[in-house]
Amino acid sequence: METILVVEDEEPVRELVSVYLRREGFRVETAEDGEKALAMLRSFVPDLILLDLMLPKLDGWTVCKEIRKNLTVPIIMLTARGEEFDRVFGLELGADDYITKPFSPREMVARVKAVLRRAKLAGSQNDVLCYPGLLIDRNACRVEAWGQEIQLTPKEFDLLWFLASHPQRVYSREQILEQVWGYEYPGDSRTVDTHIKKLREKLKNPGSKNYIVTVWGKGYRFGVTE
Amino acid sequence: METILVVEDEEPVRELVSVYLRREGFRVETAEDGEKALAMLRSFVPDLILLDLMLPKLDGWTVCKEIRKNLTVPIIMLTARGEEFDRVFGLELGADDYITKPFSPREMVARVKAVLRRAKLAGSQNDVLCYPGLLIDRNACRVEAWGQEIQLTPKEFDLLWFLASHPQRVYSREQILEQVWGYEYPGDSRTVDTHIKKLREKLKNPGSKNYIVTVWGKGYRFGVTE
DNA sequence: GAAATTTTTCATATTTTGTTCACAGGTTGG
DNA sequence: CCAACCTGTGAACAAAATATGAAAAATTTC
Repeated sequence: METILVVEDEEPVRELVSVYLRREGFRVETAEDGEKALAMLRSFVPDLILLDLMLPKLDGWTVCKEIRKNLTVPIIMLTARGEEFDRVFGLELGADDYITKPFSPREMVARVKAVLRRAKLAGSQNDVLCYPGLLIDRNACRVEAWGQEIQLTPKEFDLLWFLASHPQRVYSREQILEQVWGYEYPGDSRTVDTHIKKLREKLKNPGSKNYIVTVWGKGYRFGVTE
Repeated sequence: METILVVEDEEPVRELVSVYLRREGFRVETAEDGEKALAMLRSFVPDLILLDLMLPKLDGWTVCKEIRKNLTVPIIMLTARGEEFDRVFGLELGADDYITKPFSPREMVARVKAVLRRAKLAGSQNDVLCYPGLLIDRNACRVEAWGQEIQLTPKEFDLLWFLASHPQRVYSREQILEQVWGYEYPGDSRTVDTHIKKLREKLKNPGSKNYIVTVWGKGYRFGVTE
């Protein structure tokens, strides 16, 4: 399910937008100001961001710029009719579309879907995940770590792909088995450990943090933690 | 299929309500007084409760309060026209809606559906909780306090999530054990104290009130107090 | 079908968590 | 102001989860 982050300070607007998006089957998270939005983005990445231009503390421009430093997630700007919105400037900052308030909920939903469709199209072309020092190519089944191509076995590759394509999120061994091995895998869930170990060995680089992090009592997570 | 528990002492009304609800595809269970209802709730949890205000043995108020100690299941109150129903008081007790007798079956069904829809919407809850200076992400199993990521153990995380997702509400140690540890945990309830202590240590911030508040003789509560 | 590779299992060592308990320190109500 | 009753704290101990290494089983390759 796709998740949309709504950044909007006015509670009624936030509610309205959330209700309509949820009705369309999206998962919705909300933040009432820019600081909270940026904080939230440190721990999860939505599929799209609806960003109000006029926000307390940090305005929409700044938030947008900040987001673009790290993420390529699609952003739709919300602007009040009076506010001047320089489309070119907006696009320069990396916004993908904008909606003028007051807007009809149906229009809003339509635009969200359009942007998502566009993003998915662009995204599906490259089955390549790219992280600092790590390149995973699904088409070629190749992995390059710290400039060196490394050889992974099929299971190792599938596991790495699964984790790396859902960064930051924690998965239990059972969930990993289900997703990577297939439904209702009967075997021992400690098998995952072994594969994780081998992956870590192969991805290891002196002086760099490990990409695959153990979350004690919960499972594993892919992501840079510092 | 959704199950509805009807708590009503008058047999004809019980029948009427049941028939109409079943016709709409609900599974219906009935209880003719408050004690029986509470007993039933110990072994199963319906998706909604229709609760008559006027009941033998335990009146509806008491039953409602009792239910709310443990469950967040939606409750619709049934009141006779003459009975004074203080809407505010009812909602304080945690009722989600009320219907005045005599009611049309169609109205009753409509209200049941409306409340269920609302509940489902609310149930697709955020996986990220956000309070001033505190961010809790359930997917990533991460907590950020005052801009710094903090490391929590599994139990600490589960406990914090439970408390933070029911802010302001007081839970006894027993209730916490039941909710966070699992039903009928056999051990010492003072274990909770230890975990609370560790949480407070980790969440502590000079100059800020503690999020986890002790309610003397009752238990603990999550909330900003000032 | 044998060799090589990959995957799984399992026992052990290691690390991290969870629980208990005793005592100190507060709070309440008579 | 005292007795009874809660809660906070720290440390010892128990329990649980993970890392590891090696060997067995399964699969693929030649």
